Amino acid sequence: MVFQKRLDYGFNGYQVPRGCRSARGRSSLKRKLEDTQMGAFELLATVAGKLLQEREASPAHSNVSGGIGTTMQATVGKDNVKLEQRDEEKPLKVESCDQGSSGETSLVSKPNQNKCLDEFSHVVSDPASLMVNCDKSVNAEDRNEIVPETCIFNNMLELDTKPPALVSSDSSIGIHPSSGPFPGCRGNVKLVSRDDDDNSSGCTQPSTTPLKSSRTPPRLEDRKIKKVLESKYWEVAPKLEGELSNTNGYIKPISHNEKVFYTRQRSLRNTLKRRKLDKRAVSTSDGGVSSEVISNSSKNGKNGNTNSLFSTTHGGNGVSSSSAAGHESSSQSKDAHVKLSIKSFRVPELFIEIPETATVGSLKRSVMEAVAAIIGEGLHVGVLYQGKKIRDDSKTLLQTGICDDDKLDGLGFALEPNPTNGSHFSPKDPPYLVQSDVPQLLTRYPLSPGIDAGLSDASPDTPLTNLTNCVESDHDSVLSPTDMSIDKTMPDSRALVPHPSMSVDALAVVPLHRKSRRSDLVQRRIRRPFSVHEVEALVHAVEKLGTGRWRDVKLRAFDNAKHRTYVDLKADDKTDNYSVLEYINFVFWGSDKWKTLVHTARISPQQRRGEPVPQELLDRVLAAHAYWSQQQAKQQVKQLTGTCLLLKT
DNA sequence: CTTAGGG
DNA sequence: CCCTAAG
Repeated sequence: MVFQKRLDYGFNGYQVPRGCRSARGRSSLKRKLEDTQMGAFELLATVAGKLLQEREASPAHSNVSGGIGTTMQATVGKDNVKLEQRDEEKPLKVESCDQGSSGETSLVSKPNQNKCLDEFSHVVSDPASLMVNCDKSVNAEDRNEIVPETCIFNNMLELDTKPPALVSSDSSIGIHPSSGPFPGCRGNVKLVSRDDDDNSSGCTQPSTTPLKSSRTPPRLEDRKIKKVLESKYWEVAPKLEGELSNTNGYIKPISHNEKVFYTRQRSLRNTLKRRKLDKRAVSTSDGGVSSEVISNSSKNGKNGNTNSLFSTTHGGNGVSSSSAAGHESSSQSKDAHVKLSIKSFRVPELFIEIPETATVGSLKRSVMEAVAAIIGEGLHVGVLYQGKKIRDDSKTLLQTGICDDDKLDGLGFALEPNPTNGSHFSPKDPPYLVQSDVPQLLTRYPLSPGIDAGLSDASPDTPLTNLTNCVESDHDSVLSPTDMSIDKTMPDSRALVPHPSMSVDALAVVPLHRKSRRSDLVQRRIRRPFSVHEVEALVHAVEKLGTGRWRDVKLRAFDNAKHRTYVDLKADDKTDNYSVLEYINFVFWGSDKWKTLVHTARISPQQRRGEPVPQELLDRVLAAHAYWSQQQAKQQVKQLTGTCLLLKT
């Protein structure tokens, strides 16, 4: 049997909140999304945080986030924000081969197994939270149907805040040979595999969903989104007996009270921009460990598989959907079984780092091992109900109220690190260490506290920690002095670098930051601080030509200096709003000289760094800047009045 | 290719 | 210094 598993994002229909609709916000968002260094997940997570806050502020909105159990839908489309990926995504498929004892996986879409991993780095390093999702591509269609204006943020937020509870599965979803079923799992859930293309009934249909979304044709933008999202998927089609299959599953409602547990995973595929990254890493984004549950009220059998799981969620009102169908079932008592659809589980963060020289084959193996390791480590399922974690395993569903259909939406599951194994998620104790035949040792940077928190505490008690940490962690920095000089972005990188002092042939699979960096191959220009002489020339040229004709300025002042491009000289108005990073950056690199100069001229001498620029020059800078700014303003006024006149006549 | 901005 | 969207 072949499971099509997919690692999915942990988002659900989500529409960009107001605050994110500005042009600036969009372009920035876009940029970030396109930049593999920041995945949609993080971005949205950020937005999500705001959303949540808003929600809290005005309870009236609380129901907007209904539907638990949707697949993410990043609706950032519309307007200028086209989150399309530029390169045709090549479905990076990783499938496990049952032939051979190694359980090696193979990248299907890539013909050359020995290809340099560079090509995939952006894929694996993508931050998208590897949320295992059991949806099928077919459903993708449904997923696009987002009810406009509805902010649905199920997965992350909802889960974290609310939850659900209960999971069961007696089947062995075990991953690698050594791993067994999740501890604590019980119940009448059956684990089954099913065909890939089976579009499924399984995942489809929770009960009556008031959502009309499923009927509405997907909008264009949404498709784009879909594409984007899907582009990040990485298809995994494990054939091995137990590999990743349990990461995520669905419980499909069947006619009798039996649930089928599907597993499907989707993962990162080629992402947005093709980019060379220097490190490759496999990561599940946010260390989060949450899940969603969709209640199914198919007790009366007739609607057993009629509704789409996705549609419920989409509408974002899983709440209503469940309640609608819920009543009748709740009336039946006793032997009634509670039917749940676990839409997805988020797997804990997983990072893999392997040398560039490693083969694709070893990459696959590593990923496999990492997954196996993490699961084998002993994850357990946490049950959340109505926002509370249910710790007492002995309680019956009845007692906890979980059997109440119209409340099933308050049920949630979360994969959590095994309590007895907490240390595995500590920064000091690498969670997953995988041996590999790749002869290079990589050291890892400490896990950021944020990530840590996400891993070790994904409980509902800390709703946003995952998100915020996830985002914030991007700014954490642990840098290597070596890389620092090469790449300024290194600071927030958690990439592993080969550690010379260590030998061994171990391949560390550790939590590291998801972002990968630009390839070393694409080296940045070397830093060439402007000399006082150059500054003088620049100032002189600007005085003459003004700020705006940088090409001319360049020609005049640095005609024979080919390392000075006009871009390096341009001015900037917001010079006094530099962030620390920017400032340091500018000072360090001495670029965009005019921008820097203006800034420098405005700050106190003590704050200046680098080769001191004569005050006289700085004064000229300010003067010239002021003068030309004024000129520009005049120009604009002129133009404006001009157009006004034109309009009048 | 330039310009203009944002990072 | 880098990256890009617009012109």
